[in-house]
Amino acid sequence: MHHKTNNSSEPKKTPAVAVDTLIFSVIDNKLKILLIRILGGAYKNKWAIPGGLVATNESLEKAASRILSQKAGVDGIYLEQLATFGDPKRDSRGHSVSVAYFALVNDKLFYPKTTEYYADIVWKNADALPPMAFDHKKIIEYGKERLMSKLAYSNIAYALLPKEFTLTELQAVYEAVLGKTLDKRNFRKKVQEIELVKETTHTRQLGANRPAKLFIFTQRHPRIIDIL
Amino acid sequence: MHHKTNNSSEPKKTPAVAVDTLIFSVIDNKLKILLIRILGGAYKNKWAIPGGLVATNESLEKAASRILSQKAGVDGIYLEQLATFGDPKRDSRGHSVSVAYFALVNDKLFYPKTTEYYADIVWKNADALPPMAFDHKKIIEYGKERLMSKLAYSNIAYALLPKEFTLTELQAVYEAVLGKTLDKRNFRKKVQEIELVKETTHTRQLGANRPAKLFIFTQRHPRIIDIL
DNA sequence: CAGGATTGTGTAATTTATACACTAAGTAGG
DNA sequence: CCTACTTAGTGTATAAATTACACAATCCTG
Repeated sequence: MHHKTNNSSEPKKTPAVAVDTLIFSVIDNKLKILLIRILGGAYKNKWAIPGGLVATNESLEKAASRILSQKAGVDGIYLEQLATFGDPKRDSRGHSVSVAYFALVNDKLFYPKTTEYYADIVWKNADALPPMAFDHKKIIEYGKERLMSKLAYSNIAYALLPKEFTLTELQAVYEAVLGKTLDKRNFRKKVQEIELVKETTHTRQLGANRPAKLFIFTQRHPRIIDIL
Repeated sequence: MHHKTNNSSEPKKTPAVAVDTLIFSVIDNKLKILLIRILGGAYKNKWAIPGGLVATNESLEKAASRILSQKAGVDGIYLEQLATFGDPKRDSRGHSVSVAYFALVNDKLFYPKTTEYYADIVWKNADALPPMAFDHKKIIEYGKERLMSKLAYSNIAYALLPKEFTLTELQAVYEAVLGKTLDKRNFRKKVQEIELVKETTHTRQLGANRPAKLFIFTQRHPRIIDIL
């Protein structure tokens, strides 16, 4: 970036900068995405992921956090940059470049609220999305792929689960994201062998059956490993 | 992105949008990066990677291609988006968001030229870079990691090599990028087993020794595979 | 105390990855 | 012409990782 270097032919006007946030959760063993319905303007009542413009002198991460907090009532989640989308026609109202972020949350620890900014805010199944405004379908498809591959070589699944969980729940998260079933014994062997998780002394019993041991992640910070 | 929806508290002014392009090549068995020296302004004579502002109604890829063509005399190379950098302090002259692209080229097929835009344009060793302007050091570090991991699970090495090449040359590219030596027999076994390359009927002889068979990539388009 | 439901566990077979050293083909120089 | 030099080219044995697969343990309920 060497604009303002007084060289000829630098554009004077550049596109607007926005951020959009793609929030995943696994609920009832299904991969879900948090969608909002737009209140007014050209895209009134269309579905989209939460987003908004970046202010000058505001970092992209800060803008994403601010927008989630202001518009979706969501605070303190870990955001990771996904990619940037800049097709001039992506927004019919004028050229904007959107930096997409993605986040993983556990829906039990997370309370999105409908605000004055949106007509609605709801979890939708990732494999049965309504028609989306802007290029948000593209952003979501790209994000789903990223999530699938990151699950396979990192420990980010921790962000989708509560502190303590059963191995059955962990496996269900993997299966929901990857869209395929996994072998129970091999899965359990692996996650313990690589020290992705470790067992606690606690157990949980839900039905009329053997209680399950509860596990925790050995690290709850992003980390590169090899899982599947 | 739902600005201009007449909601309160949308910023009126957003940062400028720039693109920067990180161009890699392997020359003399060393990983190199194409750097420019800035002509004038606050960063006069500092080293940087080529870049410039994006015009409204211009896509990010088009902006990157245009800038490379105008400023570095380089046309028709494959660009892939790397990441976007938006720290308000990354450019002391004002807040700009830079979408970084990265490209791989074979230096024999590629002719960067010093233009009126830059004081200089040269290949520098990736592991011995001069002090860089802006946050370009960060962009380069990030790009090097991306390159290393992509080499291991995709066929992008094709972009670093000419159409026909020897397996010794291919291995040298892998070794330069990964910064470690590889076993000759295992490497050759692998690249043929997974059909990354196939042999031609041609050979090449450089010194007073046995001529080498020439190989080509089975596909010269980006493709996901597992190599190392 | 029998039946139902979910948790939890081990081993053998296959595939993949690694370590490792010599022969083949050509040129150059005596 | 034949020896020495240089780079190309090849196979096998071992170790490690992945896959496939079935039944016993624990708890509650009726």
